[in-house]
Amino acid sequence: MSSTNRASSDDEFIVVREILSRLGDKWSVRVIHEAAGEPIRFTDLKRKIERSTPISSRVLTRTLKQLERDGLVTRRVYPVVPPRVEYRLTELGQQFLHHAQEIMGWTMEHQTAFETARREFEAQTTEQ
Amino acid sequence: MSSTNRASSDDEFIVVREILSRLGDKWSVRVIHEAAGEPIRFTDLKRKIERSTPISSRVLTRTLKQLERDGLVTRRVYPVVPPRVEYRLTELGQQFLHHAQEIMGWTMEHQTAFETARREFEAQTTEQ
DNA sequence: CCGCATCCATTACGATACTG
DNA sequence: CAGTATCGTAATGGATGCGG
Repeated sequence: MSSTNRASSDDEFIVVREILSRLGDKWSVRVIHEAAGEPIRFTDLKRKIERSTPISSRVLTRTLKQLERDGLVTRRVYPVVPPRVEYRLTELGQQFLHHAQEIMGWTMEHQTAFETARREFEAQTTEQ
Repeated sequence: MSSTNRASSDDEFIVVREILSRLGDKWSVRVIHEAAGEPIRFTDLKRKIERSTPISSRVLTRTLKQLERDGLVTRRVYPVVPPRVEYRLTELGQQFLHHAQEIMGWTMEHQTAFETARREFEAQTTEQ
């Protein structure tokens, strides 16, 4: 099983889990979705997201930094006044988005199943 | 078919995100993986997981409760002494596992790309 | 055997105010 | 415009001990 001289089979999973975590956190997928296509500026990105939910610049910044760190988006600074910073998806980011959309599609297909499961669970744990 | 509670397109995404969160949390995928196939008892599950990493019963219990609530695993109690409780994947859980494995596969394929991206990011943010 | 109760550490999220 | 600094709250993960 855990055969080769690859440190430990656990170490490999650290990066994997950290990438998977992007699927589960509140903003990453949304940001990646909005950053697909044309490069987009920070404030435009913020405004786009805020068409449905408020996001503080602190949180958006942090999310973008993580995505940049993981190689899913690139950040390009133009040395002009006022500042101009553009974010865009990398190839890796686009593939990630693709996978994310697949699972989201599956989840949405089975949404009623999830909701039913939850109601049943509540019913069971509530009864005396 | 209560199409009336479709309030905003955001509401739909709450359940979606909660399911996606299972991909990102520390234990869900692992538990689901170990629960695939034969039904498995609580302590056996714990021991299996602990072949690689310690997990407290509190955390395992909480993870299982969530998965049960979302309809990904079922919990069956046998009224015997000592207690016997078996967990097993539902159809939904198996599909979930399938999707999870796909993304994990993709992530592992590009693992070196992620690691490289991180090193470059560090290098950039470190330089004066 | 299968948990739950308690307590603690760490991290995510968020509102607000302020700068190059 | 594109962030950082500061503060506070909530959720998650974990160690340990008890109980049917």
